[in-house]
Amino acid sequence: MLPERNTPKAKRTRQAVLNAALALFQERGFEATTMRDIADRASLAVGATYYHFRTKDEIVLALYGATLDAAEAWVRELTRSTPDFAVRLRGAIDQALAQLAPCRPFLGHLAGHVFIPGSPLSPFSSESAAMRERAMAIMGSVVEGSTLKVAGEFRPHLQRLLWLYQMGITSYWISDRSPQQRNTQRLLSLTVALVTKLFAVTRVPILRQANGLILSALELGTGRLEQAA
Amino acid sequence: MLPERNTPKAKRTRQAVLNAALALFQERGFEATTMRDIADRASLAVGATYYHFRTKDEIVLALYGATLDAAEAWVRELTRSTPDFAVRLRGAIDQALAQLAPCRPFLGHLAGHVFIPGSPLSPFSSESAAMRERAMAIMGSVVEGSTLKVAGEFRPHLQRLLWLYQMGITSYWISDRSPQQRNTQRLLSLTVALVTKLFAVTRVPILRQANGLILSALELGTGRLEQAA
DNA sequence: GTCTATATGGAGATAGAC
DNA sequence: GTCTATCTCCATATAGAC
Repeated sequence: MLPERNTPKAKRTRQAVLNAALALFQERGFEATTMRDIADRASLAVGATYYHFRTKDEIVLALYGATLDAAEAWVRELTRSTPDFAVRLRGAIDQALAQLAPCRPFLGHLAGHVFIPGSPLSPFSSESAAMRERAMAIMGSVVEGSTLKVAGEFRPHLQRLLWLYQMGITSYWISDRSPQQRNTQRLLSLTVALVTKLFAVTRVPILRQANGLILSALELGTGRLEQAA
Repeated sequence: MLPERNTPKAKRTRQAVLNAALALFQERGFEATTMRDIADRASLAVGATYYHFRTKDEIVLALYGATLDAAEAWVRELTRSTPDFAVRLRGAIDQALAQLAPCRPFLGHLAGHVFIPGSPLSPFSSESAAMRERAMAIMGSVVEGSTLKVAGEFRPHLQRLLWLYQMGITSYWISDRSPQQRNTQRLLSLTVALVTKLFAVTRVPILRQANGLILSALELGTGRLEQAA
């Protein structure tokens, strides 16, 4: 991120750029929108836009950051209203998708690494790392104080696992062409139940022997995704 | 893909472009290599390169296609030499990684959609669809006639599941900075065993009740990834 | 069918005005 | 600190030579 421009004027300009970009992305898609288009709509020169956002990708990242703000607020409400893990998980994902809905048509045309912050393939590590941390923290809130049943050894990995699950659902949703994305809704119903049961099953004594194997694999994975660009 | 240029001259030129591109990608990375660089090294004008490959991405795809040729041949050998599922699976993935090894340094800098052919986020559907089909077919050969134990209902989904597994391992490998990518080797050892056990467990009577749920989810997923760009 | 020369339009960089 | 004008370099397109 750029060295935070926090003067009132800079804030206004940043916001103008973000508004212009969002409107244009929705009207004509990401690729079809040029930096000149964005600058024009925001009544700026191209250079001014680059003064506030180093790249076009960084504009997308900033827009994504705004949806995280909303998601964090929503999840605070949600966790207050119910301790039921399945309800919380479903609610958090539903809200995230609703939030992204206006962007769905052009999200598919973004390069994968832009959409999946923290993907190991992502070229801009530091910016997206912050986004990923925030997204994973949201999943932490979903778990914390919930009714979730799971073998204790798995607790440290839940955030990451649920975040990965959310990524998977979201990329399914992006290319879901069923009316109202009903297939995604059905997939959510099925898999939220499945995930909940799967976690519960880690406590069954006979199956517990496999936990060690799973944990080793998870631990190998930990840090990797963190450190990786 | 372009309407197959199959004259001897075209074949020679295509190959020259591919050789030049591969060498340059390895020397200085994907982004740092310009189409002019590639054309120069192949002693061609830029336009000639575009005559044979519509885009820079298509060159990468063609290079990837060549590794699939090798993988197909290798797996034919492998399946002849052993029916053991775990050995076959491990062998197929090891070979694929060995094949890709010279490209590892720059693969991380490719946009995600270039690397993962058939990713739902991929913008060029038809070309990558063919690659994905081939990659999945290889996993089909691994399963066919092997010692794998799994509930019959899952058979139609094995190709896709194993392909996804391979994609996951590969993206881990791309950003694995441990010496000789030993972490990937350890992850493979753990997860190949895990996957094999997981499949076997689908036949345990008490757990079989969950299979319906899992299958419904898998079936929802089927077709989606296919159809999706 | 194969290829060269040249053109176009966009992302991002920069010099300096205010 | 904020922004304008202008520049460079690249992917990709195209007209037409051979």
